[in-house]
Amino acid sequence: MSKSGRPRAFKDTAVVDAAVEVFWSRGYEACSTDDLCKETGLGRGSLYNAFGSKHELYEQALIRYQQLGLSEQIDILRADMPVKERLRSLLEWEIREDSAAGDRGCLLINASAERGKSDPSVEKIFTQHASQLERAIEEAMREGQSNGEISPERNAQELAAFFLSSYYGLRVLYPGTMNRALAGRIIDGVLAAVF
Amino acid sequence: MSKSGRPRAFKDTAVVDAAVEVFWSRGYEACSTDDLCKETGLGRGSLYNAFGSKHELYEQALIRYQQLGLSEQIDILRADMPVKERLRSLLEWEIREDSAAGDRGCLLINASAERGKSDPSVEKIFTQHASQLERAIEEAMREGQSNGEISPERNAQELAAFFLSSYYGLRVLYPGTMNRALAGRIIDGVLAAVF
DNA sequence: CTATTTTTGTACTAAACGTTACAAAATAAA
DNA sequence: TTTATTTTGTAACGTTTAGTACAAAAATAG
Repeated sequence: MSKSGRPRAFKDTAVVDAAVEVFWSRGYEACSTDDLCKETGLGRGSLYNAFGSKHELYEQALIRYQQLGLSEQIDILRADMPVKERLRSLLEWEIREDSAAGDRGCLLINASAERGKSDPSVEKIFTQHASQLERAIEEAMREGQSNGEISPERNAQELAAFFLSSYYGLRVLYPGTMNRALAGRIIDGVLAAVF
Repeated sequence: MSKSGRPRAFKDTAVVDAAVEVFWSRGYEACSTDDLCKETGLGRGSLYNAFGSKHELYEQALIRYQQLGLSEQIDILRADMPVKERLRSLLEWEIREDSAAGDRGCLLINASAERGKSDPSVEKIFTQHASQLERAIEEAMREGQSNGEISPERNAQELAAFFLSSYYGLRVLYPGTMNRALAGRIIDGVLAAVF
């Protein structure tokens, strides 16, 4: 069938992974197609042939970042441990991941802040990510209520929404201020507010 | 003394206000000096003569935004009403302000997300803003404890940090998703978690 | 082998970028 | 009125931008 022609000298996923790094470090506007070529190792010909445009590569990068990150976070929320430990793990995971990744914050939040209003695809991916995370948190809250960790009097939807918001706030405040003490206060404060 | 020469045909603060609008709508990198000239009404000569560079005007815009916004928020936190109403007011003020300003989120958060890592002046203003807000929130929490609204058993610093984080999360999630129902859940959830 | 198809690297394009140069205009001081 | 000083608008500056053109390279199909 369609298998003739010169074969590609790269794996698409590896290129998208490299693009994630570039967009994460510099944002969309501040990174040039030259930067993309250098960091991915592709020439302009290959890059445009395979991905069409800077913006299409950006979309693929956001989607890849979303998939990888979301599954990690959901795994933590479903882990086999007390719900309180899961929530603490998620908050601490954020600090650890962010530090390990160079304190660049969350690529999706950065993208939403930079381009949310002018780029519908950014808004779409960001919204999906937030709502999937919200649902996973709500599940955990309900589990906490049914196993006695969390008062069943409280509204699980509200608990999930407020935890989600605190989590996003942490993901902005920690990389923005690099203040570990503040991050610690936030984590302790959030957990004290749920349990 | 130094009063000779052709007088300026504009007020500096009005120009900075216009620059706030431009940077808020488009971000730093995506807005050109041409955009700035058009929206401020200045020619390139005047703009560079008065402000030096795009980046210096950006700094002034961030500082102006910070001053105006912070004083509004602190006024709400010190208003003559129950602390619970003040905190609710602050959260609802955010929704109202954001909608009125075109759902562009908070300029400082956007700036931190776009340029926090590459622009020290952004990080500095963002950090100052967050810590001043944190202190004002903590004051309100202590007042709530001393007037019986909030349990004195709870740690005021942690309460303030977690409220701050939720607030910042709301300021990212609401403009990013435009989901009013989610915003409502966050507001109710946060207040239920404090009181 | 030849023909076909796809990828690759390089050279290029046209537009946009931030900034500067500079002369004309407008004021105060002498 | 002249001189000094500052602002203003315009015309450039050199660089960088996202994207294209195209021929050489490398594979399959017949």
